[in-house]
Amino acid sequence: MSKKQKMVEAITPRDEDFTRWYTDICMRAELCSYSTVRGCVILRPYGYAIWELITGELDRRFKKTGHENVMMPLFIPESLLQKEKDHVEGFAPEVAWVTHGGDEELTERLCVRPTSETLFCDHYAEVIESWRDLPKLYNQWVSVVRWEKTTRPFLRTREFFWQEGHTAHATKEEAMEETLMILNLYEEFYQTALAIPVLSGEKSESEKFAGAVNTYTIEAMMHDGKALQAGTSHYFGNGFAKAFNIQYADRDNRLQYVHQTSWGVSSRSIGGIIMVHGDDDGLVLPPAVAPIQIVIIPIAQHKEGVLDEACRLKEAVKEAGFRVKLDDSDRMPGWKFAEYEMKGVPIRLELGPRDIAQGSCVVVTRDNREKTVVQLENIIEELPGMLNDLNKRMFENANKRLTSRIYDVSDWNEFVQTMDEKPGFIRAPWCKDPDCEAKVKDITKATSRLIEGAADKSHSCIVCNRPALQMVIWGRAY
RNA sequence: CGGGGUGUGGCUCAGGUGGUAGAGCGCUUGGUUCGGGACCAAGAGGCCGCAAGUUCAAGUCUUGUCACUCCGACCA
Repeated sequence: MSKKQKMVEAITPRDEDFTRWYTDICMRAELCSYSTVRGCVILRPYGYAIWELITGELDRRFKKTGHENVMMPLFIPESLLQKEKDHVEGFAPEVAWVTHGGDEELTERLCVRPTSETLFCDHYAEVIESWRDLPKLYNQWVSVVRWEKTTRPFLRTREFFWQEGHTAHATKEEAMEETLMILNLYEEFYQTALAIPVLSGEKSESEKFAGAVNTYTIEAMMHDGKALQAGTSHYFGNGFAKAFNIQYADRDNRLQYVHQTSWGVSSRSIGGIIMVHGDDDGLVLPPAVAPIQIVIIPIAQHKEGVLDEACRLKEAVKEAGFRVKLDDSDRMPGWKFAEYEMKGVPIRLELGPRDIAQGSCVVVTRDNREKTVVQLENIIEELPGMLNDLNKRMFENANKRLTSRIYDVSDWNEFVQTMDEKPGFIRAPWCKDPDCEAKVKDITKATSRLIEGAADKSHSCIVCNRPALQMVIWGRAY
C-alpha cells in the first residue's frame, strides 16, 4: 500500500496540476534538465534520442520530396535583418544581439538568428539567375534564438531546435503548391509518426508569420484542451524577393521575381507528445519515435538460465529490427517496471523462470497496461502488430478527445461560457474584422487557431453579428 | 516586463530566541533478495546562492545582489 503511494507520488497527477505534471515528466523521464543559462534547457540523451528520431522521420520525408539540406550562419548582420519591413518588426523584440568580438566593438551588430529567411534570401539572390536554377528546395536543421520572457521546457525556450525549409519557385502556383504540400507532409508526419491528430488550415491576418502572405498551420489539442501550434508553412509571394532582389530570367529572358515559401517544425513537438499521450505514470511514446521500443525485464535474473534466455530474446528482437533494451541491472523488477513506464517505452517483455519453463513471456503494452502471455517462438512475429495496434490506439484516443471537444457555437454568450467551462476548441463564424478577433482574445484569452474555410451565408460573426465570412477554430494556446 | 515563492550534501527538506550543520531518498562497497519502486551492514559527500554589514561569534540578524521557479502581459 505504501508502495502504491510512493509510485503515485513520483510525479504530480495530471488532473491535479497539469503544468507541474508536465515539468515532472520532462525531468523524471530524463528528457531534459534546466541549464545554468536562463531560459535554455539541456537535452539529455533520452530527450535527444527522441529528437533524433523525429528529425530522421521528417528528414526522410523532405528528401523524398526533393529537398536538400544546407547550413546558414548563426549570425545575421543588422542591415540584412532589416531588409524586409514586416519581418523585422515581427522579430525585433525578441532577437539577441552580438555587439563585441573579443574586446572590440563590432562596426555592425549581429543578431543571433531567430529564423533564417533573410540569410536564405541573401543567398538566393546570389545563386538564382535563370529559370533553370529553380526551384530551390532548401532546408536546414539548426537551433534558433528568441529572447522569450517566460520559458517552459520544449514549449518555449530561448534557444530551440527545428528545421526551417526555405524554397524559391518560378511561379506563384508552384510556391503555393509547395506550401500546401509541406502542410500535408507535416500533418501526415504528426498523425502517423507521433500518433497526434491535428487540424490544419490557414492563420488569420494577425496570427500569420511576419512577412508572409499566407500562413498555414497544423494545430494539436493537448490533454488539457489547449492548442499547440505544431507546425507552420508560409507562402511569401514575392515580398522577400523584392526586398532582396531575387530575380531570375524566365524562358523569354524577362527578369522575374521568385515566389517563396518557408516552413518549420520544432522541438516543441516533443512537448506535444508529452501533453497528448502522457499519463499519471509518465510518458507514453509512439513507437516511431521511441528510443527504446521494447524493454526486456528479466525476473529473478540471478537464477540459472534467466539472463541467458533474456539475452537470446534481446538478440532476436534486435535482429528483427526493433530498438530494444535488456535491463539486467540489479534493480528490483518493480522499480524497472515503473522506470520504463515513466520513460514511455511502448512494450515491456517480462521474462522469468516461470515463463522460461513454459516457453513464453509476458508482454505489457504501455498505453493500456494490458498483459498478455506470448509464446517465445511467436514473439517476433507478434511484435509489429502489437506496436501497430498501440500506435493506432494512441491516435484513436487522442482523436476522440480532439473531436469530442470541438464545440460548435453561434452565440457570443455561449462562446464565452464554453471557453470558460469546457476545455477544448470552439468552431465559430467570424466576419474577418481584426477587432472582433482582438475582442475574443481580450475577453476569453482564446485566439483564432485556424480558418477552416468560408462561412455559410446564413452565419453571422460570433462577436459582432455582422455577416460572417469564415469558419474559425478558436482556442487557448501554448 | 509586473506580482508571488524558493535558494543548506546529487534530490526533497529540517535547523525557536546567533555558538561553527542534520534527516530521508539517492550514491559507493559487501551480503541476502528479485512476477509492481526490496532489506541488512559499512562508507563517501556541504567554505549553508553570492557580496557587504552588525557581532567575540552569522544558515540564523541587516542591506544589497544574483539565480531558479510559479502566475499574469508578448511569442514556434
